[in-house]
Amino acid sequence: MKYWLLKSEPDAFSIDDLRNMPGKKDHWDGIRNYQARNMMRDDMKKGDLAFFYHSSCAVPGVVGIVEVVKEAYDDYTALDSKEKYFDAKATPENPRWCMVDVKYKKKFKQIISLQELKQNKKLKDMMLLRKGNRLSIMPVSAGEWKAILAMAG
DNA sequence: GCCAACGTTGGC
DNA sequence: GCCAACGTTGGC
Repeated sequence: MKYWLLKSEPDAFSIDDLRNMPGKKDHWDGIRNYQARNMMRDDMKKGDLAFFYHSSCAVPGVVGIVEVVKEAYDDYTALDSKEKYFDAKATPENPRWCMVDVKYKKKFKQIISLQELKQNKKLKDMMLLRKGNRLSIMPVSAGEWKAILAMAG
């Protein structure tokens, strides 16, 4: 079993939005980066857990936990010109992009802010904290997972 | 809104 | 295959 971190802009889709979905689950669509796609397609398995991270907002940080409940399948939003993440180069034969389904597990009482994450020495090698990192899906080591959970109290 | 750091595109 | 130009992400 692996651990992950999934970024989302809360204005577009927050952890509360996920919790309010039927069955508290939804597809994680809109990944349009090959590195992120490959990790999702090749390494993300049913039962894996992921931190839900709020990005591009007043207080960015980890807000809770979700579980992968369906492994990668075609991201049909790439084929729909009305969709925000429409990709003109995607075809039904080669949709290019994929998505997984995730289910809400828990929301932390308080956000673990990026600022706090940066101050934790155990997380100094974390991919999220590396300069210039923009991946919206990234692996989290077991040690990092544990350290962040400990911060959640 | 600014800007650094990437990723992608396309001409050559 | 190089690389300049452009687009995007995301913290601040």
